[in-house]
Amino acid sequence: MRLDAQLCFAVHAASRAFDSVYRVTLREAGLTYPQYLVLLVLWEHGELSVKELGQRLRLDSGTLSPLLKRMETAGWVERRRDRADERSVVVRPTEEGLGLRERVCIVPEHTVESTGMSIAEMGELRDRLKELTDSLDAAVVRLSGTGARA
Amino acid sequence: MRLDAQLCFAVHAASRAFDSVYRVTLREAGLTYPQYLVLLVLWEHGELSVKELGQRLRLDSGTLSPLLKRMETAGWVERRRDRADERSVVVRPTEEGLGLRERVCIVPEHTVESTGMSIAEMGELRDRLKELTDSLDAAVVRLSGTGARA
DNA sequence: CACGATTCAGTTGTGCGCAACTGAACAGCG
DNA sequence: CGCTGTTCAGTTGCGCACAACTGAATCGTG
Repeated sequence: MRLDAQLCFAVHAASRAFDSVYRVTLREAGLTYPQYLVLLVLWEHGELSVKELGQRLRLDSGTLSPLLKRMETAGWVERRRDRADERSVVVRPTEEGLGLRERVCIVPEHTVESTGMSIAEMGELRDRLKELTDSLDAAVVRLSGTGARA
Repeated sequence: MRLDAQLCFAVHAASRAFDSVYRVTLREAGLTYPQYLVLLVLWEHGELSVKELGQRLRLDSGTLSPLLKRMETAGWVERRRDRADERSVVVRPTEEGLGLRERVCIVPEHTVESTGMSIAEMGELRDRLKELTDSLDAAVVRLSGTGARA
């Protein structure tokens, strides 16, 4: 198999392997990995609009709307229209959502152990993947941008 | 955000960025990326059981069964029970499935360009990700294996 | 041979992710 | 002010991915 396919496959496999680890460690809290990501961002920023969440997590409203709906049903976040701009919806963690922070505080160390990597290696790999992602994103714009020229 | 979350997020983002590139390049052929992976393996091996496909692609029957069903409907693969072992189902590409190989032959070079990486860098990154995946897989066995001890 | 355990593919249910679209709110410009 | 185009979140439809399960075929052991 060609190298590009191997690399892409390796990225996918690693992604799903990470999912499996988080599935196990987050199972007790009832969280999925994307929901955990949303909480990580909200714990850090307090409250964000759906758009800002999407920019940080690289997700669009088609993914976030139902995801946030489930999290609101579970009682972890609240949503309300921004009175300054009624198009926008502001998401913030509830007391229960803030409380989850304590329940899942052991998750990071489990994950670090699971990687079998040093902190330096993890940082380096993260940076390489960021560069790769940026290159791929730029390529998508080039490839589909030219084709979709109306 | 903690480093492990950053690394995991970077892997996920790269995975989805790759998806986007393949979505564009495979669009004309009507293939999705997982379907393309199945064909890559079948082009190389001629025919494989669902189990063997799953082992190579790291997918279970819950994912492969409907995926192969769609590919059979599209006329790219055939499925038949193995007469030597009626539990097993053998999958092989049809003439049309073999013909797709020519239609998507430009996909790899598009993808290589899109990564913005040298061949050596791609190989190195692939190897690092394989190690990471192996470590994570082992961790899942440890974490859930001990918990599920009946 | 018989019978319990295992190995298969397939089904069901849930959640993520994206394309394409809808409808409401807003911004800019004449 | 009114109209047009844009920016939002949300919905629909589809495909991938996995857990948990079903049912049929096979294997192993007595």
